[in-house]
Amino acid sequence: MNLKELSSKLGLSPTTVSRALNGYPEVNEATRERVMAAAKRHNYHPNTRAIRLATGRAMAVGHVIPIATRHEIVNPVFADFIAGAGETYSRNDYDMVLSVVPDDQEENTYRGLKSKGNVDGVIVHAPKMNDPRIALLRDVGLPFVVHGRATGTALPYSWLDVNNRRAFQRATEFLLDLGHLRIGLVNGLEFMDFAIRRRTGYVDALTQRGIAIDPPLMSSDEMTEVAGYRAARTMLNLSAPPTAFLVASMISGMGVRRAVEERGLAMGRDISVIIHDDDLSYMKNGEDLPIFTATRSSVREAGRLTAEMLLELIAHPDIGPQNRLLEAELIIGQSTGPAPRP
Amino acid sequence: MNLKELSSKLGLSPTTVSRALNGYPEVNEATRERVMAAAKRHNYHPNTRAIRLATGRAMAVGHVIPIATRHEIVNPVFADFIAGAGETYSRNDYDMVLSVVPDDQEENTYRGLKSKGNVDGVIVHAPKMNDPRIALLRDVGLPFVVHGRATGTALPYSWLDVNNRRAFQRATEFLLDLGHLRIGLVNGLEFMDFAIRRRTGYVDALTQRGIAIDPPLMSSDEMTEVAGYRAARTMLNLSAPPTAFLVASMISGMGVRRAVEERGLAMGRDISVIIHDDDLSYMKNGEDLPIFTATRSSVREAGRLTAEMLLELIAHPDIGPQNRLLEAELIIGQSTGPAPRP
DNA sequence: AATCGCCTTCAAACCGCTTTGGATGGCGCA
DNA sequence: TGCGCCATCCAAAGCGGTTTGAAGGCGATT
Repeated sequence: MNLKELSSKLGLSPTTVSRALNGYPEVNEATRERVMAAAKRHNYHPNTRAIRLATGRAMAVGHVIPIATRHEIVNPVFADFIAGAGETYSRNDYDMVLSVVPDDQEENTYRGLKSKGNVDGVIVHAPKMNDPRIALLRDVGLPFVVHGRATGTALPYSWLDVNNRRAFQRATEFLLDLGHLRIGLVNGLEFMDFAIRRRTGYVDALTQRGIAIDPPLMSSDEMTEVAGYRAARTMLNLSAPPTAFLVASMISGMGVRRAVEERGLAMGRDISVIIHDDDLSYMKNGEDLPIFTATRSSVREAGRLTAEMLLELIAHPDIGPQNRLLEAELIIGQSTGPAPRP
Repeated sequence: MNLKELSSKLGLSPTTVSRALNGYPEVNEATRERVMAAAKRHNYHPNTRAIRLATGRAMAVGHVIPIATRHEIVNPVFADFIAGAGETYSRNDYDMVLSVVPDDQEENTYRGLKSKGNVDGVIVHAPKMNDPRIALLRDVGLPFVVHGRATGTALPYSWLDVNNRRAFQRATEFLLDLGHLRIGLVNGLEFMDFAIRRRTGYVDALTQRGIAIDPPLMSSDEMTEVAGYRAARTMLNLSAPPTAFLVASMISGMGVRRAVEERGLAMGRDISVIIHDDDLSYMKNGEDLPIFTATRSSVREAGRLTAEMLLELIAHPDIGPQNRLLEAELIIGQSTGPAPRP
């Protein structure tokens, strides 16, 4: 059942039927109702492909997922972010199209998405320092919103981010207030923007309290269980081991816990641990009482909001760059306590 | 730059240019090369929306992700599966469109996808027992492949699955061979098809060795860290606690480990644990030597293969249902050992 | 009665490609 | 020389909608 069939069945022109269904004013209300009823009765759904060609809009948003050719980590945060963004798209009748491409193909992919007209805009994931994608997308002329920010980028652009610096600064202060003086940082890869900011927060807090930065207490690696374990184990083996850890993610945190317990230490008593909790649905930080003390910010909510921002940008291309900074909350769990007396 | 412009620039008809670019035989090789060169020079990319309308194909595959209105768990396995499937789509110039919808909208979503022509086929995730989606999709006439199977479905349909029953049967036998007689099953939700099959494998192995099934040693819940912890703790509190656990996932396994260590027991010595390892990129089971003994099967590879199967089905609608059963391998890690003598 | 203007409706162009059904011209062959 | 065939190219008709420009009908105005 297509428009032509439906309109001839109704004894109307396709023009009128189309207008009736799309809520245009220049159609008699009685006619509109007749059309609506017939559309429902015949289960008429306009063909998306035709709409897209006719309107010149793709009614779709792209997410490009680069697969690193070296270490093929699929960001675990990704699923929840996508779920959040997807909710927004569904509500607004947009499609979400995912492109999984080798990372050396990312630029081509963006250009292709634009020139082939597959999408009306894109969301940029996991920005790095001086991320080239921002200039690229600006150049290409594809509306975009960055989930995160890219330190070093001069051009204005739209982004939504968590205040990572502040979150880790507060967390560090919290540990300092508990009397911890040697705090190990188990960070993500520090070419990632969020990791840079978290480190800055950590360093700032220590510096403000006049505590010297000790490089062996700062590690940076993939946010996996194994990497977290390894980093924590290495630090615990130092002659002056840390009494607390500040950890980049829930998953890294499980690795840290493994290292701590393997050593016969008790988390929350011998060693304090604070993680950043993305509030992943499959990786809840405990139930009523959190396992880990954590800086928490829902990445799913971030997905919803980022997508909304992008749709706004697509609808009003002239509003200019939008920005939004979310604050993480500090959740007190069982993994922190006063520094043990030496 | 569109086809008309390009063709007039070349002094050729759109027909010929289109044919030249699409490799049709009725065009002079010299002409073809001239066209190809011009297309590259002017950076011509045919408009996807137009191609789709003209050919009647969407060149896209749908993945419907139902968001349970009650417990909003985003399947953690999902990201890797998607990454795998996405690789296949990219290679074949297909788009992957994700629909995140409330689970009571799933049926409507499939019908809409078909009638609006957004996709050429779909992949069905997380099949349940007697899954209604199979009959629905057959009825709707949308090509589909199920990742997993649906016990209780009489109709033939295409699927790709891991031999879950066999994997858990072997794992159970492995534990029995180590002398474990009381083995706790920390299963996923048992309305999920894979969980049913795993349980069957577990039960079969015990039964064949003449060991009675003890219901308190079988649990079924969401595959989260917390649920795993809770299940293991409950079983360890039994008057006759298990000496080994068979666990549905890496994440549940971390919870089990927490419960084990909280009790002052050592994994691999006091308690043996076998998990199922989906080989998630962000959740590797250790590095050279695995943390957990595991039944392993890459869900990412499953994504690749399932997508290939679907594209095959779309290209040749008449080949009929395709099936493929993958075997999981048993990986020996540090988490298993002989049953402690009573 | 003629004109104006509004409310409805419609025919046709258009979006940018594919594909059908010719046309054209050169060449081999009788 | 004439004919048929093949290689090559093209005009035009879709695909299924949206949108522009125009027109018919009718009450109100003059």
